[in-house]
Amino acid sequence: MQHRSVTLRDVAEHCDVSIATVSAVVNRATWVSEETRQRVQGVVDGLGYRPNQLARGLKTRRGYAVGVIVSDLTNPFFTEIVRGLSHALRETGNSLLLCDSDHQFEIGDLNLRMLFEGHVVGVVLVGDTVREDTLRAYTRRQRRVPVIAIERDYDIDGVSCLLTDSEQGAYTITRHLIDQEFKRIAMITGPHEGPGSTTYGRAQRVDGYRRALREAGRVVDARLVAEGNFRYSGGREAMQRLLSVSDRPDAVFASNDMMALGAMEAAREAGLRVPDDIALAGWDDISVAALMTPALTTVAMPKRQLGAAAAELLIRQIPHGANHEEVRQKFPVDLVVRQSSLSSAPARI
Amino acid sequence: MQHRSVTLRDVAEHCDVSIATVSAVVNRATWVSEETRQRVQGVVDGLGYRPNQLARGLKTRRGYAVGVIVSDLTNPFFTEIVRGLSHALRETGNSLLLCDSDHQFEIGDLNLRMLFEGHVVGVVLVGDTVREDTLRAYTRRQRRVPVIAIERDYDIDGVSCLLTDSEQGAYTITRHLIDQEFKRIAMITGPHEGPGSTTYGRAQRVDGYRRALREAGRVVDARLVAEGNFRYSGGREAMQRLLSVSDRPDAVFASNDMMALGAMEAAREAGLRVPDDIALAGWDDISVAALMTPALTTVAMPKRQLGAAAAELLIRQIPHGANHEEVRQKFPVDLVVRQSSLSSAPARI
DNA sequence: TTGTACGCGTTATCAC
DNA sequence: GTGATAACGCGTACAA
Repeated sequence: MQHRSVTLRDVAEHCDVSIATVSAVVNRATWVSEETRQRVQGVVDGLGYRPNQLARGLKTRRGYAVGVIVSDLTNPFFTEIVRGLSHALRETGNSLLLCDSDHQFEIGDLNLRMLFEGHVVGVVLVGDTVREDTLRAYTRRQRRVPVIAIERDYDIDGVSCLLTDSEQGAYTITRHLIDQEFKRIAMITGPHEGPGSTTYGRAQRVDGYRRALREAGRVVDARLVAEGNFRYSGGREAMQRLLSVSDRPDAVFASNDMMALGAMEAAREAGLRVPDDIALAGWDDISVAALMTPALTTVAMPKRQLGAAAAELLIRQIPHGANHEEVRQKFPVDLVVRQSSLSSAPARI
Repeated sequence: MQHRSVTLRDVAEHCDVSIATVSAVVNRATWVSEETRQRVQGVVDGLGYRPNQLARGLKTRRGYAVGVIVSDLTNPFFTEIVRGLSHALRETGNSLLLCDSDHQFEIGDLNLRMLFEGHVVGVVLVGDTVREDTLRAYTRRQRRVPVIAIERDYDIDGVSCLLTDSEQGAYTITRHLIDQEFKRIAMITGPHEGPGSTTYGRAQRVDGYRRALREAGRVVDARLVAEGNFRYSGGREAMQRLLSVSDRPDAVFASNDMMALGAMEAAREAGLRVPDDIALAGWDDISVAALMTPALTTVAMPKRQLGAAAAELLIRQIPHGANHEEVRQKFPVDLVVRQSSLSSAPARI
């Protein structure tokens, strides 16, 4: 026997009012008399009435879930943001539709389509697997769905971007390596094309690295800049290339922690000790960075802040059903110095 | 100007048939003539018609998303299962509604309510934050929604359980420590009450540990069994307690990797080297386990298999719109020996 | 302040 | 084979 759920009509009959009144009570309309409001609310609670989100959505032309697309759920950086988002949205009663695009544009585009077709009430993009053109097409047709991108700088009307000051962070961490008196400081960058290449921080981090070196009067050696893919495998391979350079680097700054971990593995495979033979630094401050041996020096991304800001922005915009409030905010990052970058003969500072 | 999306009616007008026919074509009904089918399909593609999931759901009384509740998204064990699920469901066009219950019963119950109210088409439970009573109440009312639990043994009609052979795994890993000639082998268990306590493996792992010790003719010392909470913090604290025991253990088996990491940190804080002063083993084989120094000996959970099995089971049941197929399957686990458990004076085996 | 009636886009049950 | 048409449960003009 299939349990038919309680509907507006059921409640209306039970307290002898019209469904319009019940609807008004449920949706907190102002025009209901306090007396009937109480009576209706009582029956609502008593019967355990819950509005049918599908029917509601059909009428209002909008769903009840917030869509999120991340490029790699196994990267803790994304997980922590999703977790923050998830908890913030629980408070508002919104669900979270999660998509993992697996670093592929095709999947990212597909995900976006699924989300919009599922009539989400808002979208958060973390990572870089949704192409600008695709996003623009959807936002043009669906102006009522606020879109928030994290660490990606879309130039689209109504799309908010939460960024971090990657240039400054990269400058600071490179500067730190210089202060530790490392002589040949290499960098592992994000990918130059394809997914990840348009991450806001990608180019910025290279810029900061270059600025720090120039400022210290050093030459930027192109052979010391290796391309990665923001993943463990890419970090490992990039490190292998760096180590094969004659006059190999004595310090490496990787554009994210996952690549730094891969680089650390490559260093070990080559029989090098970190940091004694080669220093290492990453970016993101994912939780395991502190647990490694040696613990990883890194740039802490304000993950919780980013997640919270995205949630807040979303929650503020959802009621208006419009992406009026276009925000472009830049968050500061913090250098976290740990073992992996400490020179055995520390500089006098 | 708000873009009104293409509806069945639009398509119907364009090719001069009724909406019923279009609906039939879209839903692959058999009774449409090949000729009209092609004509309609052409217009569908041409106009870019996409069925409105909300309207469809309203009619069919079921949604299009699969709900997932995990107890902690920052634990890679859960992440990897979610990721597998996410990819499997993409193939079928189902979305993934994700909830993080943050190790709290109240939130887990809330999550479950949200999912059922959102008219999910199936539910996957990973971890142990949904109480048996709560789940039973919902499944009784909603028989059409298949529910699959991973590593939790619910005794509820229509709820499938995917388990692992934890007793055997715990026996094997304890046996391994015995073979390494460790003398005082301790264990960090899951919580005895509250969230996590009813994880299928919790008691099983203790049983396996005990059996191995008994079989080796050893006495199970109650002071060497410490309670944790399946999290980093709990592992660290449990280890601190174990180290304060007079005649401290020389090997510790933690019920999951997160606790093993916490225990490793505690050992370090106490100035002990792993594995020289104290050996360590975990459970799950989360990705970082291999990256630690020393790399962590652990029991590999078949995460991908579990995720894939859940997805497959779900996909098989969804079309029938019923949880007829109640499955209770037990997966084997594998011992993965790494540095953290190798005695400096290895046993002759 | 409350009730009536229509429409949201779809599926399903009939007649034809 | 195909086409009307009645639900599905809700929000909301508009009437009362």
